[in-house]
Amino acid sequence: MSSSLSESQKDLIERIGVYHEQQGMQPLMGRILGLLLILDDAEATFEDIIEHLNVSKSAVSTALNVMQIQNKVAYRTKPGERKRYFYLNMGNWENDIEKELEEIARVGVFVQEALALRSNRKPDFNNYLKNLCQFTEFFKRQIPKLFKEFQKSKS
Amino acid sequence: MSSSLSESQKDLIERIGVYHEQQGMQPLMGRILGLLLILDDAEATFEDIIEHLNVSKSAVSTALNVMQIQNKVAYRTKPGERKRYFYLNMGNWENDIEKELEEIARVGVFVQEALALRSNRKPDFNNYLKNLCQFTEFFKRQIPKLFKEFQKSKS
DNA sequence: TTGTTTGTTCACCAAAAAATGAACCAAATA
DNA sequence: TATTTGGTTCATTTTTTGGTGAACAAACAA
Repeated sequence: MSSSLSESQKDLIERIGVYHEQQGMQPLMGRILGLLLILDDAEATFEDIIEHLNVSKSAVSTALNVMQIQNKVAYRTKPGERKRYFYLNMGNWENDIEKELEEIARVGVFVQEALALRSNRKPDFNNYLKNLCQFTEFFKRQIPKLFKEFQKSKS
Repeated sequence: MSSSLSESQKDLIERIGVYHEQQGMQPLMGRILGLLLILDDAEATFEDIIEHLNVSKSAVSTALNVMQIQNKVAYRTKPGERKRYFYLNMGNWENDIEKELEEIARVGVFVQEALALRSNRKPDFNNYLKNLCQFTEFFKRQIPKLFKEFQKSKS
């Protein structure tokens, strides 16, 4: 396997794993992301992953397949070798973050639907909900601007 | 119990439940949120919740206690009655959303840590990570502005 | 052809999460 | 004092999740 990991590296991988777990990702997927982020080569074979993370082939296979479908990782091969070298698909963190932000804003849709079904027995409550909807709509509009502003701030 | 729910109301409650479940909340908690959002009175007793959602007393008790600690719901009482009327604590959705946004930005911290441990064997990859860090920092700074801008946009 | 390497599939298992039901308690009422 | 009401606690059960290992498949090598 490629070089062994230091304690601080292992620790960080675990913490990255827990973070992603809390964000709704499967435990192993989170740790694979961590591993690929920490490895100096920024890539790992199937076997590397198994050995570094102490998990079974099948678990890695399943996790990697899901992660490939989700465009989180990809792999390349090297001439003469059959092994796959998996690496983080860093091409679109902007897209990932954008999706997460949109997911947060999705409450607004539900509140909207709720409002449509509500009588006006509780006008204050309804107004409160309307305000929340307005915010989520405002927020959704701001998302693309956010990325543009960031690009601008860099130049 | 208070009036019975229509099919579309029940359906919306379930969908709100699933949404919150996916955001990491316990299933029952999500449905309670949905119920309190849909009920015309915007409040429900312990018993109402049990009957509308078809769950046990103990499950409701546990869920409500957690939700009160998390400041998601509160209850009031009515003179002469011992029942508690639970309602959504709508005082701070801004705060909730703010916290969720900060949680998203937390990846940046991990990436920062990863960078500190990485050699510069893969400068492109490292630069990519640096860029991501810069974005999360930028993003964190924008969060308070977002709410201010929203307030401004309303006046 | 036979064997080896690399990865997949699937039936099974262990641990964790969530819900239940019964016993319990505290406050109000008769 | 005994009873009812409203809610809590906890041991137990059910459901879901994540992972394992063995059998299998595909690709290449001898």
